[in-house]
Amino acid sequence: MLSHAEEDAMSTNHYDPEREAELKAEAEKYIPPGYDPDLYKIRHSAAHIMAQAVMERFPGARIAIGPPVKDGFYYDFELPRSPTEEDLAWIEQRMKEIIKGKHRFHVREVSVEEARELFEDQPYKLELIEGLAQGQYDEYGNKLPEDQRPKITVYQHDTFVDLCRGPHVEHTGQIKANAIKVMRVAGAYWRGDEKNPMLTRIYGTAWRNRVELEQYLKRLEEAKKRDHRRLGKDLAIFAIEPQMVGPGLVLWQPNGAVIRDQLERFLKEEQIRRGYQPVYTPHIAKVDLFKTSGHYPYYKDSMFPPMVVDENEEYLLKPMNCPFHIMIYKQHLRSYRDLPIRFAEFGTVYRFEQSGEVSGMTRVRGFTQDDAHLFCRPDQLEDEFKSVVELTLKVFRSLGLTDFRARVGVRDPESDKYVGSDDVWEQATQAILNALNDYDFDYTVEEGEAAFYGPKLDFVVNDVLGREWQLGTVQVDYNLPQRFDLTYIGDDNQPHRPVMIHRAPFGSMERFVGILIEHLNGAFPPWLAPVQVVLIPIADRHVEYARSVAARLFAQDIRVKVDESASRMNAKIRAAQMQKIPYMLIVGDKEIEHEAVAVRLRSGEDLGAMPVGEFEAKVRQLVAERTMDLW
RNA sequence: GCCACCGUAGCUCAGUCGGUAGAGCAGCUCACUCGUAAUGAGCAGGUCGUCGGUUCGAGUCCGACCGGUGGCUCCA
Repeated sequence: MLSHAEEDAMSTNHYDPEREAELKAEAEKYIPPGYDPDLYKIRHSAAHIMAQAVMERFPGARIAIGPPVKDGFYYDFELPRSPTEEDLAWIEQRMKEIIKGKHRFHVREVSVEEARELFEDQPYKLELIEGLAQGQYDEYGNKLPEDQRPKITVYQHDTFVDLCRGPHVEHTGQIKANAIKVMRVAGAYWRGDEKNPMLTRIYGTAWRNRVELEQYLKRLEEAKKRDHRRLGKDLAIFAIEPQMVGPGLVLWQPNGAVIRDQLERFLKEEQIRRGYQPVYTPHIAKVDLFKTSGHYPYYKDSMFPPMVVDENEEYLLKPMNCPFHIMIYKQHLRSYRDLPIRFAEFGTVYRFEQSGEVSGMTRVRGFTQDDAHLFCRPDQLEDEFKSVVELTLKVFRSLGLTDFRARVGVRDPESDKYVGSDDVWEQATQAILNALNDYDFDYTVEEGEAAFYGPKLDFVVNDVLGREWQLGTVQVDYNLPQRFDLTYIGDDNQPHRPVMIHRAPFGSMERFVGILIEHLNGAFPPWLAPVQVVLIPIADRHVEYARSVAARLFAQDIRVKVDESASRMNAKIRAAQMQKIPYMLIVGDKEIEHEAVAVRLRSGEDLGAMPVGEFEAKVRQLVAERTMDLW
């Protein structure tokens, strides 16, 4: 093993500790806001160490990039073959050895020429160097602002030299060998473009110490238990039969149907109050409808193939509801006095998602949007938009989903997949941004996240595995009214073009319920719980009384069951707990005597005996209020 | 669609060297009649994802396909 002095000497021909300190200090600015600086450096350095180990295991491997990510890091390689479990174990072991060598990380600035020379066998690095040389891209291939010309720096530890902007730990010994783990391999396209070759991405994780690593692994285990696919099965909420029914096609079991129905009722009430009119439309329509809307040419690939009735008659499963609602709008001549018109429908749509993408309830091929389309005059747009945002916020908050992210999706200027003129897009985007000024939640503006007909405001929530899902969405659309030639007659007796808002507070019932399952860990509030109350008779002689109490509650629209199984009381309680039923009513001799029930909450709290009427009134009240509270 | 891994009872999983499939839970039956998270005994339950190949013989080895999981790309 080399001494530090020897490494220092070897690392560069002109080792300059002062310059190095400067560069390292400068590199600190690359730590993203909100990312723990220590962990960032540990993970970034661990990525280099892993790359060294991989190069030793696969001599001649090509290296791409290796940044820290949430909870860990990865490095992308082009390898002669796919790594096996043994390879990964070897790499992890070797990483631990390198760490124990306490090799120092050295940095120096190099010229473009020297960088090209250093990485002459590394085509991906050369590509990055060219980007740096032109001053347009940083070493991760991200575009840089005009005024920012990057330095080219290389970091070295032990035998491994990498084009890298840093920052890193001082020496490998600052990483704990028992706090790192090689996690898994995945494919990833070079620079995220599917036209490029697919590289092998190796994910790893690194923490400050062993305890933190263990806590992280524990957290992953816990997350799996909360996974809506797991809970959806355990709690009989939904099912998917890929072989018989099809991938991404959801079967709502009775429990799931209760949850969905309650959510739908909630939203319908809110919508009626806000002047929405329910409509119903078919699941299929002629191709012509989607040609007019613009779906057909742009999104043909993500629709199920057409049903051909005969040569001139083809039908498509609808991927969206809007064209149908537009056709309803067109049934009459509309006056400016009629607007806004708001058509609402829980409309089921079908989209042929890529096979690698369907997942549980969150990414499916058939789903029901809580859709509505608002047709309004331009002067009404802002108020309508805000009213929709407020409805969405109300829906989220009343379900405890406060941890959302707001995203304004605008066009990707380099893509041609959008319909409509530039100024119309600009107009729509401004309308959204203006309206948002009045709210206190933060939002980000992201290119390429728009709908094909207009920009949108999305409410994005994480699942238990940290993946983001778009739930509620509000979209401003000047394009479809034009394509369908929608008009209303203004006070000047002339036809005018209405503006449309597409909106879905839940997004889709499938995805929303999937995410809700995870957020609530399957423990639904009383108003949503598939079974609200279970009667637990202590012995067989108490069954009859339990039934009579159940009948009384049932008559008050409370969803109630009697556990008449031959199990002991403790087993019945356990079963009810595992089904996350909010209320367990234990009835024995004492309760029968006093027309009472002994109330146990899902939380484990024992409220003792109370008159049936008292319990009934309390539950009815909690359900009517649609509160998250158990008692 | 691409890369990797995976597919055995309703669920979670075991199955050695290729010799003809097993446990726990759930279910059913019986006994027990119990006071706040698992009573006991018995019974039943499988075309080992599908198709093909190798072999005297395949859950096990090989191939194709279908599907799932994690990523990537995509996402109206």
